[in-house]
Amino acid sequence: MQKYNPQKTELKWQKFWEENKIFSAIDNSKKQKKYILVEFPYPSGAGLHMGHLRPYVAGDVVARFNRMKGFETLFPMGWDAFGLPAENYAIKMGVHPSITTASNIKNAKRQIQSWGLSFDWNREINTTDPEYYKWTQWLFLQFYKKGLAYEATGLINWCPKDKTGLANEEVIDGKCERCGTAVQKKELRQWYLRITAYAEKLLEGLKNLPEWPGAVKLQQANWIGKSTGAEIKFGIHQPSVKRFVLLHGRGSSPEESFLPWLKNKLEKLGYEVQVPAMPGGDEPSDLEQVDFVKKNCKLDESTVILGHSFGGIVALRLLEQGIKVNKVILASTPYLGRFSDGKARKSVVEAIQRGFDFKKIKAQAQNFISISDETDHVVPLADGQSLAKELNGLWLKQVATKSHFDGNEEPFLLENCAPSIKVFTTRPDTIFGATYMVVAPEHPLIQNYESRITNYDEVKKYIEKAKGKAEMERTAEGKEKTGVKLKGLFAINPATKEEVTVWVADYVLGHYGTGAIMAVPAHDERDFEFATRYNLPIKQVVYPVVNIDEKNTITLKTYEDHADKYIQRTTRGVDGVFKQWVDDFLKKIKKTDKILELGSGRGLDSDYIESRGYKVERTDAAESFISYQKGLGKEIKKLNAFTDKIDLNSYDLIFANKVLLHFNREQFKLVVAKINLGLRDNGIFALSLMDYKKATEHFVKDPKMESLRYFKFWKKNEVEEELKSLGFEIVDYMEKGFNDDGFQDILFVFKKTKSVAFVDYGLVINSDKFNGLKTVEAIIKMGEEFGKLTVQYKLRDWVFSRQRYWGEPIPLIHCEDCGIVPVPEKDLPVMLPKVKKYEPTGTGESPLANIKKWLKTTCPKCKKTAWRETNTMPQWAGSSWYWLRYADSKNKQKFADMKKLKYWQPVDIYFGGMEHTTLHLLYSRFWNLFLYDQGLVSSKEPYTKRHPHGIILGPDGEKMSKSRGNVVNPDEVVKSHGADTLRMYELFLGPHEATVSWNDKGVVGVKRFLDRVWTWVNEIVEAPHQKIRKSENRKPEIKDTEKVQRAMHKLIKKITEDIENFRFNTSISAFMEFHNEIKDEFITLESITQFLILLHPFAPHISEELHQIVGKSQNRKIKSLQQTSWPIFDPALTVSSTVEIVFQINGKVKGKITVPAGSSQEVVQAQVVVMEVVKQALVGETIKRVVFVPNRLMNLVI
RNA sequence: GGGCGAGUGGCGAAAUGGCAGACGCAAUAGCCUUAGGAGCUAUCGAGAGAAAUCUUGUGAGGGUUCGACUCCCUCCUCGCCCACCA
Repeated sequence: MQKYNPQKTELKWQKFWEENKIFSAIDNSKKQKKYILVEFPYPSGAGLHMGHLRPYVAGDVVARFNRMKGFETLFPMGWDAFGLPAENYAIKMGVHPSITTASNIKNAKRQIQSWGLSFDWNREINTTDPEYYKWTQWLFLQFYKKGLAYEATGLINWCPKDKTGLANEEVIDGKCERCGTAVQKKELRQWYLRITAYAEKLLEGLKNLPEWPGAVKLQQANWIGKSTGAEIKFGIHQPSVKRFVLLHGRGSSPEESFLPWLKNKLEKLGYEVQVPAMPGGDEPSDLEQVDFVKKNCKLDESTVILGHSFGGIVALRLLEQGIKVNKVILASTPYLGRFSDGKARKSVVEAIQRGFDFKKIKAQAQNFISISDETDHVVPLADGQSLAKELNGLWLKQVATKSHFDGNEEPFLLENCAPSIKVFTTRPDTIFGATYMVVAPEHPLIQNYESRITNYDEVKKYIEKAKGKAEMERTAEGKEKTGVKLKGLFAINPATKEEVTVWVADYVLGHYGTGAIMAVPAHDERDFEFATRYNLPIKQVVYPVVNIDEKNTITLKTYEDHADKYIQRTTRGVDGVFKQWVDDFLKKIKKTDKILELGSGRGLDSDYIESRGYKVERTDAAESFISYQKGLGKEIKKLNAFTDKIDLNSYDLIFANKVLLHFNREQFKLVVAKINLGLRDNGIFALSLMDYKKATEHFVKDPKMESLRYFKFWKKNEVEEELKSLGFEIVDYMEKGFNDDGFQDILFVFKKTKSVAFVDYGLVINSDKFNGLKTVEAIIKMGEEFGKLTVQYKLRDWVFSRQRYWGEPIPLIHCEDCGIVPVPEKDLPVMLPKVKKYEPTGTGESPLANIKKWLKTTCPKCKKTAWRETNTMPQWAGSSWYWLRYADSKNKQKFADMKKLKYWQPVDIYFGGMEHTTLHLLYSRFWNLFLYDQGLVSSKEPYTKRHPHGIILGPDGEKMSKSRGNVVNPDEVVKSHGADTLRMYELFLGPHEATVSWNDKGVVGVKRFLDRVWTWVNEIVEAPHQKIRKSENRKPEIKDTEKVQRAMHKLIKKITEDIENFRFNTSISAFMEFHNEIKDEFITLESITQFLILLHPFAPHISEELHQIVGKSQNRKIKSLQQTSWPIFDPALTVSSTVEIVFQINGKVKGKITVPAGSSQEVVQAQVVVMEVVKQALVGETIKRVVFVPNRLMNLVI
């Protein structure tokens, strides 16, 4: 027998597989396909590590298994080779990244091959290969052409060390994901991919991925962060404007186009609105109309005139005649006398030809706005522009709802009459409580209203400071909210019509929602904190009611279901224990104090307190709160009704009686919150509670008390914590012994330390006609009334440019005349130029900007000199479509052929790390969905099944890192024990998805197992020529023993099912168990072969070698085990012929008997009852019940 | 603060309603050996006992069940992800 030499055999078989092309997948094969994918690595200088090994080995087991199951199996590999390390190395050493990349790839490939992974290297790809990135660029252009790639200047995450912009997803805890440097905000011109356009599709698509782990789907859903609510506009208060005069156009009337709508809107905002029905019909005279308006309308310096079309001419005439107004808005007003549709309009031309005294007109109003419709079929844009110029006013272009601003609703005109701040809220039901507004520092409003904001310098300073803060600082936990009031600026709450102040504060984020909020301090924790700090008004508009939750269901359901079972509490007198602690407690309060008892109508406690000379008021003396008969929701309602009528602030002490502790957590919170909302700041109240621990025992004996199970039994620390969260602090605490009933009474004295916002659902109050609505209903009703219901996503657009060298150049050209022009397909790829210096400029420009020769090009459209885009793509670009390329990696005409895509797509199983959930996995779904919409790929979702893996920690249980010195190098394990041992031990460590730590000592266990298998097989094969063997039984046999047969089928079943369920760790155990069990049995060489087939996916080399040894002994021609087929098990043989049956008495194990498998209950019972232990136990008892589980157990209940 | 997941020997872990600790590591004893970082045999949760055996035991408490590591409720601890998202 030769010694097992893994290093030698492994090299031999790796060579064999390669030479015989064992792993090549055939496109469009007749066989059914399986596409097994593992995330391709970044080939770093350090080589591949354990983190790579884990998914790769798992993928390899599954791939080899599927090949043997007869599937055409695609298991490809490639290199995600763009990225910073190669570039940083280039900066340091001056070596071109492509050189380092190539040598790193060579090394990584050597490693992978040494692990015996069955990748199809014919399909190898490399993202930095121009043949590959040509298509990355081409795909980018598809996004660009559909308007999903756009350029914008914005505040982006900037890593000062890597000197590049980062995507939102690349910022972890305010630090650069790659280098850990604190991320800054920087204003830069960037390319974005409009992933937000796919937010809903990406979210919806998750529903069609039943084979994805719930955690992954949930994380993506949370990242997309859909929330429903309403967009509501808060008008900006215009102190100098009181009324509007709306002048209709030629041939129109106050009842036409947008006028009725606008009138209504403005009146709702509290303005006076006049819409004169001017005479003249289709051929009006401007002068006649001016006279009419003068006579019928009030015009003064607090009036704004909006003139639509011809009405604009009338407006100007009014001013010309000396009428002073606040502001004039002209919408689609003709001026030049020629019309877009070429039609003649006599009266209009006549009026214009009279000319205007613009000098005089300008003096009559402070502001002029001229608004043009970009789609106007009557008045050309030039008219509006010229008017604005003559009037020295503002010219605004907009697409009207209907051409010539003739729509029934023209929001843009409204916005100019009454400018507003748009907010997004999930709680429109609390709008009556919106007592101020906050805009983010980035909000454009601030700049737009520079002239109105009287403390602009202060505001500006605050904004600068906020910008300078790293994201980390700005969002740091426990950080106090700061802000500055925008003095001189007020907004109008559309519900209350009240003026509210407007603030700028960095607790409002510029990039979420509309960048502005309505602040409802009474019902939002953040607003509450801010309002408290700056002394802003707090108005309660939600009433805490017990039985309404988010889903509008009644919390007390279970409770009420069992209400009829509730027992009446027995009357009992004031016991000694109670007396004692009340006496103790009363020493602390004065006889003159006002005391209120909430809760018990029976008044046990208050009776006693009164008897000691105190005056106690009761909630309701006539009716008992502790009547459990009718359900408990009632009591809370009663309690709330009572506390509504009285001023809780006027009491010095409030007892909230025992009844409170019967409620579950939510109800308890609400009751206390209710008290809290009314309590004065330094009030005290006492809460007497019972600990039911002992009481339960008492009740257990009495079946009538069963319903107590539904009570919440409070513990002291629970109450303490609960009250703390509601803003109370324990002042005193008294606990007494158990009373006769087994109850323990506890007295708590709390002091209110702070008020808190009530953020839960309830009933609407203080909100006019909405009062009494459930908040869930009010959200819809009030959202529709004051704004419109909308959806918001947390997901932000993907910053898709990097200011670095080593990435795919963005294939666009900037031309002075033609703007941005895509590089024509025939000119792709845009190759990365050779440079001398890779150093990023640090100014936000890519190093490519310094290469003048490359930069300068000609415009593909007009052939004039133009400049290339200098930004490169992020590392995620290449991996966003790579699995598609594997299907057709050598295609020169297309990124992939549709027929091949149809055959291979989608990926059946995708192995990878959890850390890519919101990065690569989301990005690539986005690309795939987009390409699907373009008809470029065949499958809507790219991956049918995703299987994430846990990380491998070092032997010390810490994350492997060079600095900790706990890195286990897989190559060294290969060197010392061989790849098969490495693979099997890695799988053996624990469940694939669990975090495990590598134990250096444990490896030998697997090595020993493989050694034993080696010896076992060799001894049997060589037995006829060998004298000394481990066991006399070790020789080739004609027939397996029954034990072997059954063990073999059990093993086939176990291994097959384990691979299908990714439970590799228990597979390894099963092999060991099998070997331990049958190593000294008679076994045939056929069975040994079968064992080797099963072992093959896990330990491919040793299994091939032993298979060859067995084959040679039989003079069989050997082939690779990959070409054999996976065995099928006989279910009948997977169980042993005899089984041990455990017998129990009342669930306690008394012993076991051995019976033939499948024995009936009668047979087993007959044997069990005669057992000595059973006989003894049965003396004087009868068997009440027999539980029999075939082949397993018998339980006698006596 | 929110979400998700996990707690089982000295260690990695198995068992997902039916004998808790399979399998492996470490440890202990013995055999073999010039030797052992090789191999083989046996023991190996804790407590009691010479032993058979008994008791107890899966983070804590409670519940459901003939029977609970497993299901339900409450809590504690740890890990991961997100985090001023209106």
